[in-house]
Amino acid sequence: MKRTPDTKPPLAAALAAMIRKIPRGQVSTYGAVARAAGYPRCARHVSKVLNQVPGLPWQRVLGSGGRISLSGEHGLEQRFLLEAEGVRFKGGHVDLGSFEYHFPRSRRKPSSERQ
DNA sequence: GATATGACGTCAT
DNA sequence: CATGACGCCATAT
Repeated sequence: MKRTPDTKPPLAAALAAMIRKIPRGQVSTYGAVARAAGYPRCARHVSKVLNQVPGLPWQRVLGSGGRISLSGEHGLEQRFLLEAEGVRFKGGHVDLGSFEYHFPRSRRKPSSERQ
């Protein structure tokens, strides 16, 4: 057969899937999401996905250190939404140590050969 | 194929 | 802590 016209590369789907897993009241970061999805160097693409795919908990994705990357009204909106779901800000950023969501570890191989 | 872009990350100053 | 430079990498033109 000709070839699958990959209209939707796994990248966007994988990132979106990870973003959807972030529970209410918790947050993650662009880099962490990218890594969890299996694309450690694609932090920038996370933002693209947040813009493309509607319905994602976009407000739960922050920059490194728990800082909001959006600027202006958008940034305020993000902070507002997060605080509304229980995420507290401290010194202009979120304390990741307390609110970061840790994605479950991918299992390379079932119990046989761990390493 | 080349260039520009982006809600990034890290390091140096 | 603020700023600047550079690296990264899929998309869009």
